[in-house]
Amino acid sequence: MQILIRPGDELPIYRQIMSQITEALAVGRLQPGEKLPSHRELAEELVIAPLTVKKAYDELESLGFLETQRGRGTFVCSRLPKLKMADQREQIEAAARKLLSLAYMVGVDLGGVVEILRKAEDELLHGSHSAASRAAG
Amino acid sequence: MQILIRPGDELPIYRQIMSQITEALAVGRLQPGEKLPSHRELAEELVIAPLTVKKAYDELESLGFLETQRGRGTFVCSRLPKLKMADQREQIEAAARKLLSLAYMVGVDLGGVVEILRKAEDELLHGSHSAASRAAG
Amino acid sequence: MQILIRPGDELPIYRQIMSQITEALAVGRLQPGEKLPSHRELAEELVIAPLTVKKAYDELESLGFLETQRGRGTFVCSRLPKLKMADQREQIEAAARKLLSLAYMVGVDLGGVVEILRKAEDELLHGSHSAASRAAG
Amino acid sequence: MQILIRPGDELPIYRQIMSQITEALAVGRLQPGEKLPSHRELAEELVIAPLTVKKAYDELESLGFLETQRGRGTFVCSRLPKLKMADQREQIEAAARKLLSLAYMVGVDLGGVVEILRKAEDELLHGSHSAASRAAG
DNA sequence: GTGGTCTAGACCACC
DNA sequence: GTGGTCTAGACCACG
Repeated sequence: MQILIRPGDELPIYRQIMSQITEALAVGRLQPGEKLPSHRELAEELVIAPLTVKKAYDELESLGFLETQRGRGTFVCSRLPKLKMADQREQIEAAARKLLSLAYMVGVDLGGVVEILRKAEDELLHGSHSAASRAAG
Repeated sequence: MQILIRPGDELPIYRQIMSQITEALAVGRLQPGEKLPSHRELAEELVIAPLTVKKAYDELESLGFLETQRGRGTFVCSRLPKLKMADQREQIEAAARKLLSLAYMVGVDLGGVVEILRKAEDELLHGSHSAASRAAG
Repeated sequence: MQILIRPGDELPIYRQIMSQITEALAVGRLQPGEKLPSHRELAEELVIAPLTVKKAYDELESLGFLETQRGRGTFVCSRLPKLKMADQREQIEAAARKLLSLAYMVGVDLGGVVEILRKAEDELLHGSHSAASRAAG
Repeated sequence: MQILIRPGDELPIYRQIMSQITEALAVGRLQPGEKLPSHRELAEELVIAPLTVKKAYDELESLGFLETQRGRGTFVCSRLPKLKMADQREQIEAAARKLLSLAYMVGVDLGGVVEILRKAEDELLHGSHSAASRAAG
């Protein structure tokens, strides 16, 4: 469960945990049915308050990504949820706009962006070359 | 100025304003030296408190995008700031990772993502076909 | 925190707070990593509006002197920022010119100025012999 | 009347004018009895509003540095005023503290500060090697 | 408890 | 007219 926390970050800690878990899910580094560390365990590992990890787990559970089995632990759901179509489109478009704006501001064109995406894909799929940057999502 | 506010959004109002202004800058819809509406004016137009717009302007000023001249108004900086190379890379890579993760989760592959980017580019450059979604960035 | 506010001063209150904090930093009275009082607490102590203290903290944060952690508080950055060399020189030279001009106007020569500096140094390092004058910087 | 205006500066324009005139007075570049350009003239030269120059002149007049003779123009007073002792001390001490804090923050000690003062003195007395930096005071 | 955001009002300084 | 500062309140999110 390689998770990296940046305490002072703009993104709240529990959100950092959530987005890193969903990234791992999207990419297949976490498999359906797989068991996660207990929130206390993970909290100790990350040196943060247990409640904070629990909040991340709870949110992910209410979104349908995780499920907890009393006394056994927390697991990745076997059937991952599909977001509502409207939300999907909107979120992806927003992310696309943001990426484009950033690129434009540095003078990178669409071709360059695609190049960057290729590298990011490679990184996401085959391990974490730059662990530090993983907390940024 | 064509800014669209979504009151209940997760992103705070002043952030929505900031990101829409920086998007406009990146894309050239706002030109260096151009005068922005006064924060009071824009606040009235958006039906929000003047201080909220002012906060957005202030942040953009401290980031080097805008500059204010007492008694005259707020303007786009003539020389836009260059981010430090490290920050640039990290920000763009984070945005790329986020876009990819979202796409993966919906079963869209890199080709599909590029398609989405093309549409987003078109939207950013020429008018606002889906004005509502522009506030999400 | 020993901060002294002069309500009617030409320098705005939040600026008075900022300059007294940066002075404390320069001189070592505030150490890297140290926790500052919450903006509400300090506001109550100084008998001013909480937002006013917050503005001072916010500015110092965007300048890289302080960092805040949601729910935990505001802290002195562990690594204080280095100004760009050009800015450094210019700021120091401007301060030197101002000091000299003031001295000249009163008929104090360089020797006298050095004498004044010695006293100021002593004051900054060890207690606040003239607390009232400390708000002027 | 070499005056340099920095439009976006934190210091209001009329204050920039005032401080550059008083600096010139302190250093002797402007002599008692000397005639200043009319506020309209100077305004045109500096490309700013005449009212702004007038305000600077008015303030300096009410402080006793300048005097206007109806129909003849504005002149440096023959007997320059002495500030009140309390104000003097306070202003000079504040300037000293500010200079010291800046120096400390860059790792310059009292010896280095004296060195800087020597250079500044030389510059002030013998013409303006760096005209740009003169607007900072 | 902490900081983060927003409101509605006020008064001032500047140009 | 512009921006700059300050107040007194409110509600939310975070740890």
